[in-house]
Amino acid sequence: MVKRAGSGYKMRKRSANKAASKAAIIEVAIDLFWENGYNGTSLRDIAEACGFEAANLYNYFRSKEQLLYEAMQEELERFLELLEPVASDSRGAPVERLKRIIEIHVERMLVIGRRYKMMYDSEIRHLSPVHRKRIVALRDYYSELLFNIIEDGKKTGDFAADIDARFVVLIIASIIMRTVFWFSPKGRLSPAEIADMIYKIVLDGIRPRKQEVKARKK
Amino acid sequence: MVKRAGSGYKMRKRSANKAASKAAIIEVAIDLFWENGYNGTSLRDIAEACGFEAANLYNYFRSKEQLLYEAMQEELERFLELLEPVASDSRGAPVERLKRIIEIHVERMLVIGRRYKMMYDSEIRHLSPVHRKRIVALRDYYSELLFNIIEDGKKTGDFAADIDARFVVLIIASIIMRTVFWFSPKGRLSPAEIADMIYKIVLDGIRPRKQEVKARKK
Amino acid sequence: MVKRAGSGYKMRKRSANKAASKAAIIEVAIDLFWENGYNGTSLRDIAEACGFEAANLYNYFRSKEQLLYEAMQEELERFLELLEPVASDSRGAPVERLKRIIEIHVERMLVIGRRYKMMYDSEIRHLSPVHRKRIVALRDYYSELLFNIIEDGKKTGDFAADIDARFVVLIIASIIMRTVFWFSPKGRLSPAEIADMIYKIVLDGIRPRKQEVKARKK
Amino acid sequence: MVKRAGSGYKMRKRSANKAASKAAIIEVAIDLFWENGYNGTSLRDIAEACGFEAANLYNYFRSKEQLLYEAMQEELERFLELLEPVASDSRGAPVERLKRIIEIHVERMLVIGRRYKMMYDSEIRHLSPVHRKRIVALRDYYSELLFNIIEDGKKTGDFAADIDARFVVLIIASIIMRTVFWFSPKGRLSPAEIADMIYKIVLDGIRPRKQEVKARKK
DNA sequence: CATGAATGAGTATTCATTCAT
DNA sequence: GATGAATGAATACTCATTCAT
Repeated sequence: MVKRAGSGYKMRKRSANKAASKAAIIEVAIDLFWENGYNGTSLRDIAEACGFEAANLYNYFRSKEQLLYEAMQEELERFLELLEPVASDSRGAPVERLKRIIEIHVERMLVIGRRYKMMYDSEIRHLSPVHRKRIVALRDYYSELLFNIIEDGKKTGDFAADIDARFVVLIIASIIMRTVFWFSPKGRLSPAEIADMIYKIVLDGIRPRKQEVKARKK
Repeated sequence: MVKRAGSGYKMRKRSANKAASKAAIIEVAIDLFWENGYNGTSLRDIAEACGFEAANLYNYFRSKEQLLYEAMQEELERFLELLEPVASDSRGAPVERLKRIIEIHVERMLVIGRRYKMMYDSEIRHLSPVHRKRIVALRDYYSELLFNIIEDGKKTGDFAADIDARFVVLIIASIIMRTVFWFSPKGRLSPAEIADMIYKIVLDGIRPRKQEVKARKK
Repeated sequence: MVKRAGSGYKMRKRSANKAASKAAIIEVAIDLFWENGYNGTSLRDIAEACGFEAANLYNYFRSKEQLLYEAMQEELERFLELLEPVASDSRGAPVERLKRIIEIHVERMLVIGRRYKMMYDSEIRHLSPVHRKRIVALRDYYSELLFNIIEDGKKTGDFAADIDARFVVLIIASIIMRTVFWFSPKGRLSPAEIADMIYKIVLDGIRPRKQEVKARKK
Repeated sequence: MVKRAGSGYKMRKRSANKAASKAAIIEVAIDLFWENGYNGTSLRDIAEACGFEAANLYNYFRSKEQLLYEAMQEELERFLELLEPVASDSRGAPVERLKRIIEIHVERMLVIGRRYKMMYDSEIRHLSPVHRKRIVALRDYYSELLFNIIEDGKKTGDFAADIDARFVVLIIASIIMRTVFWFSPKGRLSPAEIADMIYKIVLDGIRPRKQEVKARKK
């Protein structure tokens, strides 16, 4: 009884430690994967950056692939949790919701960072089929959120009725996802400014408007 | 000497053959680099796909890096040759020139294909500093072409005067470069249709226009 | 001190527990060594089969080698204790004593099992020199027991005077030791039947006897 | 034409060299597998014994398992080729054929050597399922040869009608296969003598015969 | 032009073992 | 007793590259 209670506590504490360690390792791994790619990053690289030997990684992850998977998994989930309340608030104006989604996504992409790039690109192929399916499912969920906003806007007349919502989703995601390649924190544009510019171009394009005033009155 | 005299002719012929062989190898390599990445593609993979042994590759390329470099170099140059006449035709209407550029780029990206992706993304890091500089220079030249069109359009009033030309270039390139990830030749959209949709969104955005008719009269 | 006084009793009890645990671990280890060999069995395999972590094994055994040694040692001793009274009963008829020895050995080999195989074969090389010597000594003692029976039989005229006792010992042991490779508990032959068949062939061979009747009158 | 002819010759020569090299490596590997077991023998060990680096082994064998397989395969086939003519000569006297089989087997086992042990024992488990099946098939073929001899002898009256042929096959194989564990080339018994002693015991057992003379007149 | 043999550095992964808790 | 973290050495295997032929 006492013993059980005690070990229960210890279990929890140890688990917490372990979880923290895992998170720290994932953080390091993401940075290296980003910089050198999955194949270009050896477990020794990761271990060295963590301050221990490669063999020790196996006390936390069953394989390199598992490490990649957990890195993607955790980050994507956190990201979707952030987006969801905004995206699915069906009473909000679609234009505003789109704006918010772009803001959040760009912010996440640029400030918190490079983690995302991995998940959309080539590194996905290094996942096992099972893991790949799960990550792709999460990714698709993001598309679904955006898609709904566009469709809502078409109904309310905020967006042109003849646009292809699937296509617009791709366009928006494409633009945002590539910001991570050219964005520099020291550059002239802040994430918020970048988000705003993307939003405006997606909304109105680059052609001069007849009634500029109206377009800005939000 | 007989041998020398003879080999003079043969050399030229052989060189031609060699160049053809090199081109064929590069073709194979690009496909594999695209599918598995630079690190994920071994010289044996490439050689096997070519029908000979890995050692033989060294009769054509000094190193794996050289092969990557030549693959990028050649392709980028061919691509720029295609764009240049359109882009630098300063008498053409900017709107039309932009349309053409997008068409050519999308077409190249999707039909001729996957080769491009490599050059913009992560594989560039595997080039030696010297080679990297040259490839980046070519890449920048593309941006310059697009940039000029946008600036021209701002002067002629075709594009809004307050847009950030640099930014718009990034947006357009981002959209086009990612088509390669989601495009399927069997899908519902042809490259030409995709190019047209990109062009329209970049031009007018997704907001409904007041005078839809006017916008389409081209 | 209280602790000391108390621990006196507890120690004894704990030791008993410990001994029991050790025996249980050895049991598990033997099975795994048999199935996968010494090199093919990791301490983690053993620990997992025991339901705890590998590190815990070191609370019972100084090393993997020690575990192997104790497994062999204990089993061989138990086995020899069984054989000895029969083998060294110098008043019994050699033919009967041989029969009994074969019965016991086959039974032990097949029912209690696979443990023995290890000791005669290749796994011995993984013992330290000191331990190896001790195990080989026990093994040799078995040969000695059998040898004496054969020699006794030659004196009494039960066995042919010109047979090579050393050689016959090897033959008998060889036959019995290999039963473990092909015996199946679900097969058509029981251990007792197998022992009987071995005994008869060793005694009379496969050639038809002139007086079959006489040979069976036991 | 000339070129083809030439390369044909070279091919053959190179193949011959390669085959010779492979055979040499297999020879080395067998010795090491015998001494240290499959798991106990590293590819570095083998390579070192061959005088080159471990990586080079992969120019000859796809994997360690392939090396083990080829070692077993080749040797078993050679062995069976030797046995077959004797075993399947259905006009020869079963007693004589049995004698010859034992002689050949023991000789092969002891003079040419230790190679065999591997194939009958535990190392088989390291083969891939496909390879394992093939080796077991060859092994079973050996049993079949022996089995037929025994059955022939039962028909001709050379062997007791009531013996279990399958069992006798096991006994004979068991005895021979274990010789390799205790045989020493410097020992008092030659392979031929060992074969003869095994033959006699299997034929007549260790009990004194009534008519010793008759049994020896061969 | 092509290849087989060879290699040294590197890869992910496993393992027996230690130690503080 | 038991465990998690850590490690150094080893493992099978891969790879880009060289070189003699």
